[in-house]
Amino acid sequence: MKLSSKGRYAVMALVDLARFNEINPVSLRDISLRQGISLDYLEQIFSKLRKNEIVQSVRGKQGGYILNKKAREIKLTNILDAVDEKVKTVQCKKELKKGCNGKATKCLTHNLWDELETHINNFFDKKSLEDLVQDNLDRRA
Amino acid sequence: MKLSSKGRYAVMALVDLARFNEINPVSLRDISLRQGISLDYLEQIFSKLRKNEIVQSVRGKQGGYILNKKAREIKLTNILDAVDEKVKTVQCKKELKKGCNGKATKCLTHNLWDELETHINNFFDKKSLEDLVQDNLDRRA
DNA sequence: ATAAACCTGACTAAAATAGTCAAGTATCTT
DNA sequence: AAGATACTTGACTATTTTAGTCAGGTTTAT
Ligand code: FES
Ligand code: FES
Repeated sequence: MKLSSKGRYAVMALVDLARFNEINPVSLRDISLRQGISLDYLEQIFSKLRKNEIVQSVRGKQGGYILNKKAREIKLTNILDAVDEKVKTVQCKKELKKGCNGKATKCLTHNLWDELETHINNFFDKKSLEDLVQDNLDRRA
Repeated sequence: MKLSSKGRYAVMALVDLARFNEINPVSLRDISLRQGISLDYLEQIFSKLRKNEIVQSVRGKQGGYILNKKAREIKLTNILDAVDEKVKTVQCKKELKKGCNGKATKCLTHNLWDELETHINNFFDKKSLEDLVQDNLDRRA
């Protein structure tokens, strides 16, 4: 199981953005250069972040993106959810009434993966963008 | 991020096996039928489990596989590790002295994913095969 | 007017996943 | 000894996902 780049980039980009957010809109071009992420790929990612109301866009020259909420209120869960990179341990949803194998009953390990998903989401629910920015300042000092 | 079938199958198969382990070797054919997993795929998986000394094989008629340790001593970590399905949050290993972007310095989020990996591994380190079998008995009751 | 920046949708190469298939070898039962 | 059961190994493949690229827009500050 590997973590995807898309999710990682989304968080990286937002941490970068959050650091300059108070002053001016931040252009994707700048983020691209600072973080070494393809501009075109960033545009895909920010399109989703905007649709999920995590950032706001400012069009035209001197435009860019700004956070749509306070950094403290943006949790990792929200970010990963926005770019469709939430952790999915199982495909067999409750509403389907089917197990992972297509049978009517849940498989022997269903509960385990459900527990795991909860465990991971706890981690993501607690961490905010502000925490991450602060973390970086701390380590630099 | 999606959990792979291979890891899920490995755990399912071992829970199944652990339930009958005390009596006789369990054939992959039986596991395949009970759990609805392709026999050929199971063979790949058990080849790895055997090489990692999690199971022992008994060849010939009436053969099959048995656990190589007590169920209590087999942790989820061991199983997932054996089938190469450990969670990898980052590719940028310490020994490489390179960040995920190929640069010399770690990216803004490196620490975060490291923390996450630890958090997930804690979960896997605690759960044993015995726990899982017991869980299933409990729920059936 | 023009350049900076966002916006959109389609496209694609490469990798990973989830298997299948073929050809064995070992051992038990009869 | 013969046959059946079951493990063993390695190669092969279709599908899906990932990680982008590319081509064309539209908006707004200067
Ligand atoms: S039935 Fe839900 S994971 Fe198998
Ligand atoms: S440098 Fe390790 S995740 Fe980016």
